[in-house]
Amino acid sequence: MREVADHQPEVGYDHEAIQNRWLPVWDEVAPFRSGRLDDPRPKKYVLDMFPYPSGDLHMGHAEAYALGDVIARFWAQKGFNVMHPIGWDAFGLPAENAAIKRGENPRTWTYENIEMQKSSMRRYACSFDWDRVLYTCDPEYYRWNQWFFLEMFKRGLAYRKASAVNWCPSCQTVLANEQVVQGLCERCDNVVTKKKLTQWYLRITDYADRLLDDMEQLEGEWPDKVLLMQRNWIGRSKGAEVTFDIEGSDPVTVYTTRPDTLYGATFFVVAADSELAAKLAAGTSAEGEFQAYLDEVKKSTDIERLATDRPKTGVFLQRHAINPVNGEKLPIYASDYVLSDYGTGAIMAVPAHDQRDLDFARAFNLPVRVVVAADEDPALTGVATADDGPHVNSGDLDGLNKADAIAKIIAQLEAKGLGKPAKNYRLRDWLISRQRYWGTPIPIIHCDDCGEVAVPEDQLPVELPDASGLDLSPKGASPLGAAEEWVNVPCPTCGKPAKRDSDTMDTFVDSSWYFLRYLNPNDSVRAFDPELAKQWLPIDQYVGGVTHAILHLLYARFFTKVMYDLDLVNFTEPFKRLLNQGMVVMNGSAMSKSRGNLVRLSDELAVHGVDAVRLTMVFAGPPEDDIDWADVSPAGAKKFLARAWRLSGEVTSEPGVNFADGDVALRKATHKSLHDADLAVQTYRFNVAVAKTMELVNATRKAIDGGLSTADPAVREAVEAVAIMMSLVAPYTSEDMWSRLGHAPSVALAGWPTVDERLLVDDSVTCIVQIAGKVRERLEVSPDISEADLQAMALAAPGVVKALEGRDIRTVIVRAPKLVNIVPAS
RNA sequence: GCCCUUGUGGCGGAAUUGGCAGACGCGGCAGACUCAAAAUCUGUUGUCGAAAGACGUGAGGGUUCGAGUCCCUCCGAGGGCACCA
Repeated sequence: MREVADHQPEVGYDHEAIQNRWLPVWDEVAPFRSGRLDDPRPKKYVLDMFPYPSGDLHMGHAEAYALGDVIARFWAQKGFNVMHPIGWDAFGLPAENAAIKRGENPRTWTYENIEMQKSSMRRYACSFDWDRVLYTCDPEYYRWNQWFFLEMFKRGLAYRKASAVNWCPSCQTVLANEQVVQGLCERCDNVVTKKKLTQWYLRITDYADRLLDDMEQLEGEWPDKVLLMQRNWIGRSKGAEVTFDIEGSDPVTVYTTRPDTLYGATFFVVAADSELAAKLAAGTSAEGEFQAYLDEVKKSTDIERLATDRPKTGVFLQRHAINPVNGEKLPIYASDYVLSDYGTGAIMAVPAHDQRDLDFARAFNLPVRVVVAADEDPALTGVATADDGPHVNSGDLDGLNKADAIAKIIAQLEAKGLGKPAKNYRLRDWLISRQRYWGTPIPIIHCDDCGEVAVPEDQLPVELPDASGLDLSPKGASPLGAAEEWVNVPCPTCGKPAKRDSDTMDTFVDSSWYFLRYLNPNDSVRAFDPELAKQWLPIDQYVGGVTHAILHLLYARFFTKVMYDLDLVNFTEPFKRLLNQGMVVMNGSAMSKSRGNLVRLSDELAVHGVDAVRLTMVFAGPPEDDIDWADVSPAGAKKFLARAWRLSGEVTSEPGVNFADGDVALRKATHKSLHDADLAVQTYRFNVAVAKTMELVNATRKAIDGGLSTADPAVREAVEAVAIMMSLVAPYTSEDMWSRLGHAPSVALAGWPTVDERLLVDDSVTCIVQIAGKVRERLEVSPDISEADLQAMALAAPGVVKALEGRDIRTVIVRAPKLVNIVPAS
């Protein structure tokens, strides 16, 4: 008879005591130290996106690291040599802003937060290898940012150019295209303006085709959504370049995806803010009007520009372009609906088949000529047609469909030297200069005589000067420029006085290669060891938020390809498999102080314990889905942990008993659970894996309550299996169970039990017998029953006989051993 | 506007290749224990119906012996892109 105390968790299961018992033991056993070179086990590299040290861990971290941990711990149980490192993405604006606000040093603030997060992660039982930790703000880390930058500089992949860049007046720095969302600064949500500046860029557009085409390798391994977003972002389009003569000026080339509609061009547009527009306007009677228009355009913000329902505006430049196919004179307009930094900054306008051109044509009373036959006339409907169809009014293109017409016109233009096939990308080069202090200094010295001079490699790292004494407040120029002693140096080439580049790098540079630094984070002679990279990379499983679907992942993929070209790595894609976890929300919306729906992780941990919080995160649903904390029950999770834990105290056999002697029914339940949970984990259905573990706990409970001896080997086998399965999610509880079962730590290394296939086969199967698709009978049959026998049995079953009374049978579908469907004749 | 994803009990969610819809859990209800409550344990819980049974995976249609699953149309939710020629 069971003692009452067994059902009293407040006496038995005590999460606080269990946590305190095992944390110090793990420090000694260190079950997750990885990467010994002589380790015979196959490798798995499991990587969580590293955190930004902006304070203590929050609920979002708790979810992400719980999920990453399930995967890392699973592969360790399955016998793999798992590398699961962690580090800190420690440069960036929040540290600097916090420093300004409190008059502190960004370094101090950053490292304090890191220490806090580190100790929280340790308590949260993250299975990180604490021997491999990195901080991107460490000079020994960022020196390699500088090294990579110089390697790119040498090859022309890093270059400086002047252009109108995105400028956040609040952050007082430039932003990459990727950091501007709907015309607002991604960080502070202020309106982004344009500013003409000379800045450093990385030539990511050189890699656009490979970034796009290599995604084939990721198909099925990355979320489709992310692949799609990357494809859209790169935005490759195929078309042609066509050269137009200009009356009284030099010829102009345009890019078009629809060269087949060349006969439908009725006007010509150049980007108002392009040099071409200014050149064409110069000396015409339209010059004054053009200047006034340009001034207007420059005043408008991105927000205004992005409004899609904005009426089209522009100025006729009093010039004409000559259509190369028919010699027609096309009036040239300057307008802000044409972008100066895409294609050639000039377009041929085909209003019948392009909505934007049609809108402009209607606003300026320009002719509309249909060249692809359509049911409705765009000039009347106001809707441009983009469908395929026979060409009309198009000379010898008449009658051809779109694909054929495109091929023919390109061939014709090419023969005359007036055009050629062309590709274009939405993707722009990556602007990496930032006018802030807390980042990697750009290792370039500007010399009046020698120009941009690379800092010699033996002088790396270019360390940040001490922040004390510098005014870090945003003022539009880098604070480093005011560090006189730091900024003024002799030119490495000629020795004359010169100045260091005072900008720092975008922090996305730091995170573009950090996964390689983990291999040997203290290597002082190179960024990483190529031999170790061959062994460990690419990353088998990457885990992180979908917020980085474009930025970080695109940049890291770009860096990887550059490293491949530099012969530093032997792979072209860094992350083989990607899991995007969802967010933790509260009552339907993202948690925030201002909303008043913030749930503090530390509170949850104190009340329910680490394991219950982790279990709640994992069990809530599919990992990609958001978790609404209001919908889940950490108390319920704790109840389950206590139930499972209590079982471990009831086992009365000794470790090492022969499981084969145990009760077959319970053994079957155990092996089925192990099998199902294994499959579930591998397919990211962690919640299902947990459910399978719960089923086994329930089955074991029922078996014991039903009279099975607690000394039966099957009971030990079941409870040990529970402990091992639970070790992925609830490390403290399962470690304690393992100990109560008479084993030495750590359960994390116990190994996933081998499933006995014979125990997965049931003695009998429930066969359902349907009549016209409705279940009428259930039969217990042998799993290897023949179809004929099963059909005979089904037809003889009383329920079937009764239901079929007086009806003829049309067909019988037999799917032995699980189903028979009898179809009566009407 | 365009593209993608998604829609299953009161709630979170399960459901190899089309084959017993609702696993597992939360919540609810009933009972045990208790002076009482909490906690815990046991049972029960899709809807309608006393029952037999019928109905049931956003709506409508289709394919099929059989559809949550496949196809078409529509509706709702979430996300991405939004003058990229």
